[in-house]
Formats: sequence, structure tokens, C-alpha cells
Amino acid sequence: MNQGLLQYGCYFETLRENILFADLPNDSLKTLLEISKNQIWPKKTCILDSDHTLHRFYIVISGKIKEYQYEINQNKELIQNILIKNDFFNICTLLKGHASRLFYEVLSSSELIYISMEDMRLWMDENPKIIGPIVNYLVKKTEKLEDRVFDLCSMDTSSRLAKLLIENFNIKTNKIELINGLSNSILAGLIGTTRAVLNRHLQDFKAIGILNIEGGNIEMINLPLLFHKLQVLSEKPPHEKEFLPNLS
Amino acid sequence: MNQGLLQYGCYFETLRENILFADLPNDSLKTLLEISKNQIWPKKTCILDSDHTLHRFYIVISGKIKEYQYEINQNKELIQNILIKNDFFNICTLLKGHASRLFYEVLSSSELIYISMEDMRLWMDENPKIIGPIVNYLVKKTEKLEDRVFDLCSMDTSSRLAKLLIENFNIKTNKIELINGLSNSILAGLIGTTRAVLNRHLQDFKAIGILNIEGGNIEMINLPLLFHKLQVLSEKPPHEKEFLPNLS
DNA sequence: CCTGAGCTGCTACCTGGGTAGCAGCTCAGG
DNA sequence: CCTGAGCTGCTACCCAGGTAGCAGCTCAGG
Repeated sequence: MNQGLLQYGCYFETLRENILFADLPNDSLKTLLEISKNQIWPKKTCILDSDHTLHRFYIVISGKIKEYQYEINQNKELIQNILIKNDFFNICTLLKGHASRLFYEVLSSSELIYISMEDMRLWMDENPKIIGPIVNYLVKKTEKLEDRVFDLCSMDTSSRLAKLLIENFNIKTNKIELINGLSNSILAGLIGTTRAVLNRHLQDFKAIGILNIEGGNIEMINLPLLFHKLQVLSEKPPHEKEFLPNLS
Repeated sequence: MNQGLLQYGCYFETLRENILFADLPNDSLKTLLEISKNQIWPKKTCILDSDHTLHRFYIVISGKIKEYQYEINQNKELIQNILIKNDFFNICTLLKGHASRLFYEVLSSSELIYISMEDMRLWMDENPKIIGPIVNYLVKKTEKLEDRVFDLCSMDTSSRLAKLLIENFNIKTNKIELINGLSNSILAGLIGTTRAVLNRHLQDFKAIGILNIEGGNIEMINLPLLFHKLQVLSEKPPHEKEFLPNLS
């Protein structure tokens, strides 16, 4: 692999689609592939040590990977993301150097390419155009996380489940994508609850006629009703603050 | 104010301390001050419209400002940050252009300087060194938010309160800073609960002998005990996952 | 000086969701 | 073919925390 992955056209095509590299010329992608290596992780591979994550930047080519947080004392796990094709991870370590506290577990056999942190940093110095998309990505991520914190504080579990389902519903295909077929405990980890409670609400949605569930497959039956579930949280008196106008 | 705030040395000194501008030469700060204006916001000023936040980038010079999220339907507010000297806000809007969903309320009379978004963007183009610190700031913020999401899912309210107190405790001065003197409802907003529940736990801490509370002032009496409160969450069986080693 | 807004400390009540446990199903591996 | 791991659907129980309401305090403004 002296030439890295340059010979594999499919990798090049995949990078071309990646929002991170959209602005970059083909030559930059080629030099990136020259310093890349590929790897296949079978289902259930767990990346718990910081060795991988401290020294390598990963881009997902195919498969499905769970990015999660876990603390030994509190026996609870929270899933931050389900990573699929064109996602990447470890960008915070790449930019700041210290280890992240995120873990990874492969949900379905995945192919990845990785670049060593040092190589990636050198490459970034030579391809400063990458900064724009990175900043964009970070801003988006920040805003998503802020919303997530707020949701956890202000919405009950069934509303958070409703939101999760809606966010992953594709109107065109009329299907729930990405999270469909995942186990109850993974869905629970995505909205910050336990398997039992999640299942309780799923059964509830099924009983009302919002969803149909069979064999791990969730099918949308009544989307408007699901939206209703999301909105009728509480119709309380509105925000009443005095607004002192701009003084300057 | 044709010359902006250039004449005010104190602003210059303050910018000099700001982590965002640490790497920048004096000249850059001067040109920044030339396009800046200042403003004083009295206590209880509320910035609820996106007009301010959409068109201006703010830097706090003095005072205390609450940065929070609020949704009319759910009558609940979550405080994302207490901003003081050297904090700034609206950087996401600055970088991406769309309005943020954060609101601001002045807790104690504050002085700010602001720069119009267009001017600030032009200035950034001319001072590209600013990008490094911005990326740093975003990465830190992302990681903080990830932790916060996890805390909300995995810790109970009294542990989150303990954590809040510890994070704001200054060992040197032996005092709780920043959040001390704030009302119960603001403290509640910071950890995602309600005033009643927050007060319940505060009284609990007082009864155990961790804190002393009088007249809105919280005094630390037994820090180790507070740490204990934080750690004894649950001592459950450890993470037991199979770790399939790297295959490549 | 009074008055009322806003805060604290507290009680009493209720419920959403966390916990535990189990039967039955599927499905991969031997 | 069987076996067991892992999943689902479900029941029953319990408690942390959300809700409501109130008395008493402080303090700024008239």
C-alpha cells in the first residue's frame, strides 16, 4: 500500500461526495488518498481504547457505526450518532490533539479509510481550503447539540421518540431510514432512555395507529398523528418578558 | 463614533485578554476597534428578536448575561451559558449566516462592544489568523455540549447540581464564583430542572453540611462531601464488551 | 412611610419513567 | 438437528422529580 488507496476509484468517488471535501480540487483528494489506508471492521467490533481514535482520522465508506458515550460508574450509555457512508469521526482530536471520550461500535460490517493524524495535519496545512467546510461542520454540530440539550430538558420521552422518528422519516420513500431495524436498546440510547421505556412508547404509538411494528421493522402509518404527538406537549401561557428596546 | 472605539484604551486591553484574539497583532485589534461600537444594557434587558443577533457580533466587556433557549409551547427555559467579561456571542450566526435560536437577558448591567456582521466578516478575511482560535473555541464548545447531553441522560438532579457547584468553585478564593448570588430559578435553568426541585436539593446539601446558604449567598463548607455526592451515583457492574482487535 | 413584585423555603400530591423480571420468539453456530 | 444468546413485549413496582400553592422575607419605587 505504498501508493495508499489511489488505485481504488470508488474511494475517490466517495470522497468527492463528502461535504468536507466538496470545495477541494481533484488533486487534493488524490494526495489525500495517497496517505490513506483502508480497513474493514466486522459487526460488533468495539473501539474502546483511545489509541485508534487518538492517532487516526476515519472516514466511513460503508456500513453502520454507533458513536456513543459511556461512563463505567453510571451504567448508562448515550448514543451521539449513527455513522454511515460519508460520515467521519475524530475531527475534534484532529483539531485539538487530545483524546475524545467517545466510543465506537460497529453495528453492521463497515469499511473505513483512515489517515494518521500527523499526515492529516500536514495535508491540511497544504490544503487550507478544508478549513471552511470544517468550520461549517462544527457550527452545525454545535447547534444540533444545543437543540439536543434543550430537547432532553423540555420534552418528555414520547415526544423525543416522535421527534427521532420524524427526523429519520423519508417522505419520498415513505420509510423510516437509518434507524430502522436497530434494536430497541439502541433506539433508547439515541433519545436518552432505557429499553423498557422506549418499547412502552413504541407499543403505545402502535396501539394508537401511528406505526406498525413487525420483526424489528417500523413502518409509518399515520404521520400527521405522530406530528400531533410531538406538538401537543403542553399548551401553556406564552413567554412574557418585558423587552427593553435597543438604547444606542 | 467615526473612529469607532479606538480612543478607549480599556477596550483594547480587554480584547488583548480575549482568547479569540490572543494570536493577533495589535494592529489587527486596532482595526477591529475602528469598526466597533459600544453599548450599555441595563439589568433585565431582553434580547428576544433575531434582529440584534442576526446582524451583530457581540463581545462582553462587563456585567453578566444569561444565554438561554426557550420554546413557547413548552413553558421551559434552559440556560446554555452565563456570559461575563471576555465572552462573546453569535459566532455561529457570524460563520453561517442564519439566525440562532438563543435568547439573551441581562442579569446585571452590562457593557458590550459590537461589530456589524458584514464588517466583522470583512475584517476576518483580512485577518485570517482569527480562524485558529475560532476553531479551537468551536471544538471546546462541541465537547462541552456532548458532555452536557450525557450528564442530562445519566446523572440525577442532585449530582448535576453537585457538578455545577464544583465547576464554579474556586479553590484559591474558597468561594463559589460566577453562579453565586443568582436566583434559584436561574440555577435550575442551568441544570435543566425546576426551581422547586433545585431548592429541595440545595436544602438537602445544607442539611448534610455541605453548604451554608444565607441571603442568596452559597458558601462551601465541605467540598469532599460534595465530591462524594457526585461520585456515589451508582456502582454498577462495569462495561463488558468484547473487544475485537484491529484487523489490518 | 407603605405597597407590591419577586424571591425563598416549605408542604403535599401525582405521575412519568426507571427497574426487575419473565415468557416467547428468532436465528446463528455447532 | 438442537442450543443458547439476544431480542421483544409485557407486567408489576417504586421513586425522583415535576406541579401547585402558600407564608414570609427583602427591597425598590412611589
